[in-house]
Amino acid sequence: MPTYDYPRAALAVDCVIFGFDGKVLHVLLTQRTTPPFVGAWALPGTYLHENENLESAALRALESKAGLKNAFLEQLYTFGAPTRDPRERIVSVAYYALISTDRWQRTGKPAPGAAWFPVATRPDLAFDHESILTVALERLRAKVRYAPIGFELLPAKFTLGQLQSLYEAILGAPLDKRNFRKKILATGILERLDERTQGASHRPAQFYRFDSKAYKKFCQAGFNFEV
Amino acid sequence: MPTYDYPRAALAVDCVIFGFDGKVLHVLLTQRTTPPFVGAWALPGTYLHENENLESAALRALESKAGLKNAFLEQLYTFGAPTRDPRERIVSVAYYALISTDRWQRTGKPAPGAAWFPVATRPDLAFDHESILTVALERLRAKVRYAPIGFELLPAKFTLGQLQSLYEAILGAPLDKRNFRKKILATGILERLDERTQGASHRPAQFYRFDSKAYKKFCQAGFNFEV
DNA sequence: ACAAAAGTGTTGAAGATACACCCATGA
DNA sequence: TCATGGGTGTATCTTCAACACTTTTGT
Repeated sequence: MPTYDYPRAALAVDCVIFGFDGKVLHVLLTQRTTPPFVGAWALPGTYLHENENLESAALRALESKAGLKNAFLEQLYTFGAPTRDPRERIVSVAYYALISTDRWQRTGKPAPGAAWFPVATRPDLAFDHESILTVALERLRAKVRYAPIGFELLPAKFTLGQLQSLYEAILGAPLDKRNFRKKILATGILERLDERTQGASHRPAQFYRFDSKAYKKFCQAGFNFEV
Repeated sequence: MPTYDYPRAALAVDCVIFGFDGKVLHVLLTQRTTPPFVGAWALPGTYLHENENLESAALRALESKAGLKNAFLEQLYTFGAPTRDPRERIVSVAYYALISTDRWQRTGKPAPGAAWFPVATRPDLAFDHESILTVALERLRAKVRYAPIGFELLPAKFTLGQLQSLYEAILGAPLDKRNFRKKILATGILERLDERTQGASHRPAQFYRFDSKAYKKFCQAGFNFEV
């Protein structure tokens, strides 16, 4: 058993995992089965292993707690208030992840003890996880305005209507349809596919996909997203 | 001596401290006196104490290593690659700080073993501190565009010329004088003082100060800085 | 008188906003 | 035929970029 000259805080990662069902933004939570906060909902997290990168630990939490692989993942902020965990001092490096709708649907029931909640009607969270979620939401809202991370939440092919609904769900405000289309198409980062939606009782919608090559060019050319 | 079931990484904070001398952006570095990297320059940092907030630790590093108090301080990113320190695993929560010119000058010689370097001609840094500095610079450049953090690097009263030089130093690009003045004055966050520069062999410049009340109003009104 | 930075407006281009109707489909 | 979301263009306003000369001071 390892011994140190001074006390050391434990290190953990916690993940704010966002998903989109086409209408509202969801977050994945796990229900606690051990003290403290038994029965309460919390962000999925895990302790950092020896010789493991922070991001690897977050990916591991994503997979083991939520059954999800290969999500967009980005470090958010590190929470280290001495009493944030009543047991002992645990410093948590928070990450946020975006799960595309198709994977979201395939994992309809994610992992035992975990569940998706609409962000707007989530339950109270254990520890300081409310603060973490708040920071994650701010970051998501800020970032979606200048970087195309929204696409991470949609399936590979999607319609402009879905894309707009996603932006509206994240930003919490309605957007003008014509202006939205104009701007998003003007960037050139969308590729129009030869395929349309089927079976809906209204006019079929064109499918598009995100063109990451064009996006790179677009970034080099000076960037400008501002939806 | 504390003993744990599993090995624990040590936790430290490192600070990227920026200062501005009126012409170029500087960063404060300390020279290492103990292995590893003896003699190399590094970012000032310290281990996290028991029951100490992360931000408090960063403030403590600022004061003990650099002799500076009351700086603007913001968490940057957490660096946790398992081999980033050759001795043992140390996870570092990086902060960046902005020091105003007047304090910068008062501390002309900061603390023994520490020195200011122009960012552009800095020496190579120990550990992964190059990466940390790079991330800090990106953050500073990004943030100065939409938040008035630049004022933290200037004395309480300053001229528009100084402000513009600062922005040019951070962004690394010249700005149009008239447009810069127009935009910055249009925000209303500058208060014009009844005082002008003296003793320079050219026309005296008006002093201004940052009006944080007006800034709050400005933020609520919708924010828009984009220099 | 000259050097050096301060200060000051206008114009044209581009981008943002506001806004209303027809289309294709399934029920 | 009706309900539903998909799809389209223009006119106006605001914002951004480009640009050159006069002013004040110290030497």
